[in-house]
Amino acid sequence: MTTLTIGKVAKAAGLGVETVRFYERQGLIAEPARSDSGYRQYGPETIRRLQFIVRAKALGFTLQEIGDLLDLRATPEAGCADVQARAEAKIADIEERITQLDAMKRALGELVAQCRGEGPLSDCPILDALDEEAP
Amino acid sequence: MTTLTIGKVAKAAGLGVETVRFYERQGLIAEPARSDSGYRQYGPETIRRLQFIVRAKALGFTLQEIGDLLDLRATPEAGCADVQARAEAKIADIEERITQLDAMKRALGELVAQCRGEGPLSDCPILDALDEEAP
DNA sequence: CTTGACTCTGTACATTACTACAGGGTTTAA
DNA sequence: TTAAACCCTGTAGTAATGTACAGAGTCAAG
Repeated sequence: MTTLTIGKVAKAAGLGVETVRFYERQGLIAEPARSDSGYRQYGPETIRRLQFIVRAKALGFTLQEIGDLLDLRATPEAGCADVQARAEAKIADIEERITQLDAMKRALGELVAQCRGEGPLSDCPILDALDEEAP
Repeated sequence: MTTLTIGKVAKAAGLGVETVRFYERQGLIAEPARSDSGYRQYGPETIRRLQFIVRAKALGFTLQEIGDLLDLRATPEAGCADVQARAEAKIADIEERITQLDAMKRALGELVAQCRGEGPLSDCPILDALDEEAP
């Protein structure tokens, strides 16, 4: 059987060696077997697991949530609905953050629009707005 | 002259006492005068400064950026254009984050749409997608 | 056989923005 | 006068995600 060193699996997943060890400490990947000299020995499935983590992160899941997802996958009673619920919750989460950012953007946009972009700071409507009493 | 204790200015700005001390350590507010017993003595302008910080935070500025903004305000050569540039940069920054989140949301939405929401995990298109090779 | 690339553990640091004590002294209101 | 409510400094911890050593052992190529 082929075994891979940590450097190999890290590279295959596009991660650093330290990050793989970090994920191990976080319980996202199992503690692997060791060689006589103490080197971690991975099977190819670890690469897939790491890639799963990388992809889930790209979708906005936190490491905690990814851990839950991976645990779920190992639970026979779990069903597709459980995964779907988590994905939907994450969508709601993302939407909330977008709404927040959008409000910030609009507020800033209004301030910038009021600013002629010249003259001294004493006339700056942006600073003035930040200095104003709460509306 | 009226002097305010840290508790007063904190409450007036809607912050905790520890937070005000933290802002002092961060250089966002000046070290105030002290009473004989060592208590910090603030003038009312500190409340305005703290409120400025609170409002700028609400607009998405980091403490670092707020510090820059406050420094700018104390710079005679600085003009409105400098502030405007920072506001515009922040808008761009926010837009980038929104774009990112939007991509995540769309990707997740597509996965959820493919999922019937029932059946075992072995058939779950969401997990399958996370398990797939990179496209 | 030597050299360079790897790997090991353990700890500490980075970032952002606080928050929480511990162990004191002070002010205020009843 | 006394108890509650403040304030002080200094240190350390939180969350989330890593990143960076130091100091030592190991493996592979030439």
